[in-house]
Amino acid sequence: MTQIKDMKDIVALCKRRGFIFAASDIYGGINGFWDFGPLGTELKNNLRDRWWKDMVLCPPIGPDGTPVEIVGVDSAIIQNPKCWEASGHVGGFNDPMVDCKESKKRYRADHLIVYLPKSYDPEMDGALLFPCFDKDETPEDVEKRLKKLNLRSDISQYEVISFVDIKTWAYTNPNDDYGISHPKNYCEQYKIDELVRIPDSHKILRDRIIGPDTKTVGTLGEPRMFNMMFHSYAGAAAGEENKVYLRPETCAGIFLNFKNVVDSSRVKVPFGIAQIGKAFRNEVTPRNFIFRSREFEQMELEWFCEEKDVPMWFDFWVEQRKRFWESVGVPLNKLHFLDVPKEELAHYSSRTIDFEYQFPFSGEGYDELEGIAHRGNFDLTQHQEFSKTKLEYMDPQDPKNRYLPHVIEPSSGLTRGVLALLSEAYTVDDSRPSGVYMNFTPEMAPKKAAILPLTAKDDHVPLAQKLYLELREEFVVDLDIKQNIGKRYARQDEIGTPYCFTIDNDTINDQTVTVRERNTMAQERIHMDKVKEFLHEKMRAGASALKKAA
RNA sequence: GCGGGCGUAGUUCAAUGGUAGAACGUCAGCCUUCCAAGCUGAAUAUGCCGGUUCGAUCCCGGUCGCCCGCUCCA
Repeated sequence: MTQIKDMKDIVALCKRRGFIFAASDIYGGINGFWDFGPLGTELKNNLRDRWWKDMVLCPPIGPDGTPVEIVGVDSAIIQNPKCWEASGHVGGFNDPMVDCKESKKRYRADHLIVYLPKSYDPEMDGALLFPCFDKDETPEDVEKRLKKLNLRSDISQYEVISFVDIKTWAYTNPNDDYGISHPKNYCEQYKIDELVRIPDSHKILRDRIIGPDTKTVGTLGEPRMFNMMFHSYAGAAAGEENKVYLRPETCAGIFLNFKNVVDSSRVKVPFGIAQIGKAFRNEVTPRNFIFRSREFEQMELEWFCEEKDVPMWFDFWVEQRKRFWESVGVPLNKLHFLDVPKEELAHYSSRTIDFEYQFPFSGEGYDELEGIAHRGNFDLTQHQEFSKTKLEYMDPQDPKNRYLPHVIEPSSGLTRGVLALLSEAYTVDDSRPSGVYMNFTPEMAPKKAAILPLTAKDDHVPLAQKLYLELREEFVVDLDIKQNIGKRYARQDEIGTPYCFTIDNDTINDQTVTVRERNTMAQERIHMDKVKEFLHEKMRAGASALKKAA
């Protein structure tokens, strides 16, 4: 039977059962932000804790047969703003964009160039027009289009100016011999004395520009800055001098503490530093539930190693990360491993592999869940330069050998991981009363078990309470007394509780309870004293499957 | 941010220029010895702001949010 998983249904279930709510729901929500409810919080914590355990508490066995060395940090969300200049985010995340009313396209304003005729001849040029092109356009294509637009087709007769500089140019060079020639003519034509007197002179110029994909003038709007980074002001006075940024990724905090960790933690290359935390991006279009939100959580490892060992460690981490996702309930056959093509790699990366999952909204495609990148020693180099602090690592065997280690970065989205777990677990089953159940692994399930007295009368309730109090010391469990047993099973199915322990009359006589398994709905009886052990064994199943694969 | 579609209980849907109904869910009670049974009862909705109108959930504008496409992206 083909299961149709609809994102809408998953979102509805998440709200109905308390996994995830729209942030500020009672105020009508706020785009790009989500709140985790009681069950969502448990689920997220389970995934987070498991990652931390696999990375920091019980890191994997390395190629040499001994466990690799990884330590954790938890850095501030706000750091010295210079840090984001070093990382390239202040430059790279602030792109001026411009929209075209006609072609409905959006362009990077700094990628557009405007062609200005070096001299204006009313006979030849007619109305003064400034055709605009993408900077990567070939001269041949430019000339072709100029001809089509009935303009001079000889490129040498034009000056070229960046679209973003038009405002500056119009205001600052009004009397420039070269700069004024066009606007001056334009002004004469419209009986305007001086360009500088017109408050919106740049706008008038802009009104004569022909967008890259149109034939008409004035369809390009004002360029606007897209600040991908959220900012705030540290201190009471709000001014540029104390402007700070909310981190757009967690990894910077690791690099900033590289030296502190090396100096304080007796780690030796190769080693890793791990961090889990919130990051913030002012996404243009938050979409697809919690997949692209403006506040999200990342789990990142920076693995520091010698350059010569990069290929070995890269493969090692790809393998480890595959096992991780498999063991938390995302089968490898649901993942797509994309060796990012050279031309799409970040400038500092020589190799990146994206783990992509087919989310319900992905259609035939896949969307990124985790990325493993070789970042070279770009980050440490940058921070060393910008901070003027030596970050070189000293080889303990050879104190003369100082170097900036290379980095392999397995970076996964915790928020996206939760969405993958939800999507993967959501299982339509018309044969059962709930119509759907959440097939979480026992380890990831927000509730490990429910304790259900078969009836709310007689002696079932006290026995159930006793079992509940015992179990809750070690597991997240529910005690549910009210309503008929079928309703309660159904409710547990919908929240993905793998086991229900039911107390009935036999329990009073022989201290056995029925275990009802979520996926099969099969039942067996076990002794009350064995329940803890039973659950422990099931919880370990994920971890042992991981070991088996190793 | 642009274009298109949409906004009614917790969920899924009805209805109307004269103040809203259902199903399921939730809660309470009865019943009940294993899968949302049955019976009784209860609570809960026209996203928000403004305009037109005697009167707006319905028409108009704005705003917020959701979905699709563009763009962007962990």
